[in-house]
Amino acid sequence: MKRNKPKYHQIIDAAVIAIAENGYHAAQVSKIAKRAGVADGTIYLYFKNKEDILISLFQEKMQNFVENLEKVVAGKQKAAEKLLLMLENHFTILSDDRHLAVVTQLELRQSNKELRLKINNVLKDYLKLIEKILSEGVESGEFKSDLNIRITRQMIFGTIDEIVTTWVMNDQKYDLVALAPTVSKLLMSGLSA
Amino acid sequence: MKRNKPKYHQIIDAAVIAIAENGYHAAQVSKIAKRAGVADGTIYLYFKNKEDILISLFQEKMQNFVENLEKVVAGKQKAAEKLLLMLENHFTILSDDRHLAVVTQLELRQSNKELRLKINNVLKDYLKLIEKILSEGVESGEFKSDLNIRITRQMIFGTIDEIVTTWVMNDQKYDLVALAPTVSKLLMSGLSA
Amino acid sequence: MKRNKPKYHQIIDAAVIAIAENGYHAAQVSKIAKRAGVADGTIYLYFKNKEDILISLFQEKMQNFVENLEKVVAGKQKAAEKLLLMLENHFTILSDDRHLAVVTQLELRQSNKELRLKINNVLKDYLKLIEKILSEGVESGEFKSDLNIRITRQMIFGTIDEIVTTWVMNDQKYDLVALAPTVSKLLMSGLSA
Amino acid sequence: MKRNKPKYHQIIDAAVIAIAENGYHAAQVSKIAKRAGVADGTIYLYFKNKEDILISLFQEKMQNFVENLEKVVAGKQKAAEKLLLMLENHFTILSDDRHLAVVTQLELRQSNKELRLKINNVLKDYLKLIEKILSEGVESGEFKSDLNIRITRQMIFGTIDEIVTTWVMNDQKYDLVALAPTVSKLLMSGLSA
DNA sequence: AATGAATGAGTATTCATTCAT
DNA sequence: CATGAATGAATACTCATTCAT
Repeated sequence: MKRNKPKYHQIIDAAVIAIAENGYHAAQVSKIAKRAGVADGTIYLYFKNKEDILISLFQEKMQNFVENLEKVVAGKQKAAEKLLLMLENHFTILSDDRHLAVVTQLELRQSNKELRLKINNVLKDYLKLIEKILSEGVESGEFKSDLNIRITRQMIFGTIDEIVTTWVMNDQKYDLVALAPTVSKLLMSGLSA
Repeated sequence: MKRNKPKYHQIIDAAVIAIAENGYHAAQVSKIAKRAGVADGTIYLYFKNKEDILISLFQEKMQNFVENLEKVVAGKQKAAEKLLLMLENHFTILSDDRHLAVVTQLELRQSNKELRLKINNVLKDYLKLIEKILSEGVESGEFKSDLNIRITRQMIFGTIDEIVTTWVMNDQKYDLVALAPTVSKLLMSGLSA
Repeated sequence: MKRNKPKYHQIIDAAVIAIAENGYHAAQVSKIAKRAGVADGTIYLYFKNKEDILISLFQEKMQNFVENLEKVVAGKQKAAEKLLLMLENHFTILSDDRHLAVVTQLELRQSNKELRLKINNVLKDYLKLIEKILSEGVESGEFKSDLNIRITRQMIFGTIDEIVTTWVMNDQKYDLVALAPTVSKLLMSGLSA
Repeated sequence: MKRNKPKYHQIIDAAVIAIAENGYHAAQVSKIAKRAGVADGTIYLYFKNKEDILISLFQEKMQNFVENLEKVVAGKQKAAEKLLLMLENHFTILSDDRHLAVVTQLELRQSNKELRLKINNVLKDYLKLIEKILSEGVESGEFKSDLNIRITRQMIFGTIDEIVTTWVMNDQKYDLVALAPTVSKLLMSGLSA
């Protein structure tokens, strides 16, 4: 299995940094190889092509993301609490890895439609987790009984994504994690007075 | 003034269709010119370069968007009503122009950081309009008095954007406009039972 | 006759300045037209094409050059004196028109082989004048009786050209005309002690 | 070191022929590559860009030129003899490589001012060699004691250049090398009877 | 005579991928 | 396993010239 060998991760980590520093289009395979300390050709022993590096990168990072999240929310009873933890967790991970934040929020979106569909596929586990929290909240009576799960999930994910992107575009210069309670309350009770 | 001449709009309309059909990167200048019924060189009498076509395209469409919206909400008293109208309006415009929807939600995002900053600049008027509706709602007592305007605006815009993108990614196969009341209620009163 | 109308000369003078200031390749027809105060299309009422402007320019200036020279040397008896006057005259004309010097010594040489052949054709009268002075000098016994006229003419013209070009390349920062006696003596009596 | 690899010279030799046959502007990189038997992209492993091919070409050939010349004149005592050998050598090299003659006398001059400055820089060693011969001749008493070295060098180089260019423009149809003694005598003792 | 909007041919360079060693 | 030299497809933009007004 390729992904257990050290060079696999060397290359993925090199890709994150190369993309964050140079931008999506300027991150040539040769630059990634150089930064990973391998020859250009070696990349192709571990990845099918350049796109495969990017998908693998996203998969690898997102897997940690979701696994981590599942553990965190597992111990909690209330759906509202789970939601807050999810927000905090999401914001924390990206706050802690500035390169990764730039890559996921800005650079990877420059990829073509096809690649973005594959990336969305990787996101599915995360989206399912959101929907699971929502369903549980409805069942427990915490959330509205007529909640449109799909639309609500889109609201939550869209809100998170826009907030993180704005933060990255503003050079990550304020405390993202500190926003979690505000966002959570807003999602829970809406604008209405 | 270039933008009052018919060819200016011919080229922009051709660009929308060419990009929607071929994708951002495959939409060569020569294809756009052919579809617009002009010579390649003529493009450069109206636009500085290829990037300028895209920015102008976005500007042109977004201007209509915001102007239209301002008229629509002008006659309304309640902030909640304005919010709903805004959603309906946004969804309707993109529902009515399938090509434009693909271009704004998917293709234009493949542009580089620099171009995206310019596009964001064009978006500012729209974001200001959202913030204006929110401020008025707070003042009139309709919305929570401690509403974080900036974060709330990010929630609203993020929600709209994610819902439209999901709809486009699903080949626009369901009725987007019909979702407006659901989304509006959700934003107004949140998840909480 | 086109060349008696004012716009003909306006365009030629505009071309000299445009080429001197922008360089041969950056001197677009539209720039020349603008500087001449006429429309692009008007150029083509007076000149067949761009190349024709350049040839006409060279012809026009060179004609003055040779006519002037013929008058100057006409009054002189000695071939040596004629040679010196020719040098002084050549250097003076180019010293007095810095733009023309740049155009003839540097910019016009960037033209293709074909155009350069036509320019050489225009030069023929000048070269004939040199040969005439040489022949007269041989006949009068001033110059060596076995002088190879053709080669000597090449030496004289090559020497003048190289000296002027070096002066232009050095930003015309020394007194070119002052060199004439030195050059004349050198051509007359050679290196040999 | 790139210039020790065979492809470096393959490409330079291909460039000389391609330029001589097609002219400077029509000598596309792809044509040079094809003639050199390499892919277009390979050119860029050995040269920074097209201009770099031309400068390297000139450098490479001129280096041989000067080195060769230095050896030839080293064994000689008299400055006059060195001058004659220099002429013969210069004429012989260009007579022996018709393509190179066309390229250096006609095609390379069509390059822009910037490139020509770089080419002039390469020429400096040759010009220094001429000046060295002149200085030695003055010191030994062979040449005039008040010789203006700089102007004399310009005369010699201008003469050589004009004679070679005329020969190339006349399709190299007479014996260039045979002219060397005539030119040498002319430079040595001038026109004067 | 004069205009100037429109035309459209032409080319250097990059970089993901391969494959002989 | 690893290398890295070699490959070659793909595209925006300029500007001399035309011609309807």
